[in-house]
Amino acid sequence: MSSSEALVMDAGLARTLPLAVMRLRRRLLNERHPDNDLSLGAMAVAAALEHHGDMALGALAQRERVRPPSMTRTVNCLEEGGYVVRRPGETDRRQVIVSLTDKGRETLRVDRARRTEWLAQRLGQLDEADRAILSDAIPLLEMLARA
Amino acid sequence: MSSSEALVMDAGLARTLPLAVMRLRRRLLNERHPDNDLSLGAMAVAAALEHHGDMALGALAQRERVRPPSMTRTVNCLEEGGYVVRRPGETDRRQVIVSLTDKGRETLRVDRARRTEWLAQRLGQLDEADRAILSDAIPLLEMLARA
DNA sequence: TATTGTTATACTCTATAACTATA
DNA sequence: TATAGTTATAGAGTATAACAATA
Repeated sequence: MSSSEALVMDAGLARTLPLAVMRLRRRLLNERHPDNDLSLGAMAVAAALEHHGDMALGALAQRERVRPPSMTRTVNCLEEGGYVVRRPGETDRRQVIVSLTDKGRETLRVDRARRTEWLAQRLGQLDEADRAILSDAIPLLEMLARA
Repeated sequence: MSSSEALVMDAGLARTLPLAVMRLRRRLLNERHPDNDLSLGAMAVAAALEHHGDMALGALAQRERVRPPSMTRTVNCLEEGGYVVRRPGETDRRQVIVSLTDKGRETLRVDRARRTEWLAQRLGQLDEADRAILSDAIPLLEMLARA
């Protein structure tokens, strides 16, 4: 492929990817289960804590690509529900270290099952090749999100 | 792959895809160019009109996966800027048919170039195989959004 | 009556600016 | 001074409920 052909292809991708991402996000939000305790944003934070262990609030904000005041708000919600606890950083007491509680871990497990039920069913209807494409695409989407 | 293995894989996909979509959307929103006339939501509507021709407001709402009042609001913004015009449906005068104006078409062209600049550059740094994965993934994302 | 779209209203998420506590 | 996080406040986007016009 010539460099100018690559540019055209990138232009097509760059035009369609944001719209696809926006539409799919709205679809996923609509599929929210009414019994869920956690919003999708809160679930992302809980999942990050489950995966990476305790994290400073600023690190969570960077990872989720929101500003610190937005993450303060999300962590407030999680803390009020007893899903996380805050403690000051050991070496730097300005930091706020966020930890997932046992209740948070269990709620994450239950809510995640509810929330992904619809999507898992749809994915199950795809053939193996299409699932493989999506599996390969996710790290690329995450990489673009981090770029 | 056994059916239970497929279920596990789907569970992994179903867990990671929503978070990746959410993070990438936030990244894309942050990349907004200050000179853009159109929000990303408004651009999606203008792009749908460019691609499909005139559409009823309800059809636009369905396509973008928002409720009619939300689409009314987006179309109001587009109309106030002179980017679209409304007219009553010919066979059913309850409908509101939305048309892209010449100004809308030109603004879409310019804003799209601005907005996709960052993404196109990132995509250009991927190798051809990764771009192909993303190209293949987009129709799947759209399909999931429509499901 | 049923449907298409609008108006009124409220909620969620996010940001910027100003502030507090610590480094 | 500079940095990590919080508080105060505002804006964007979305939804539900009630309404108007048309079928």
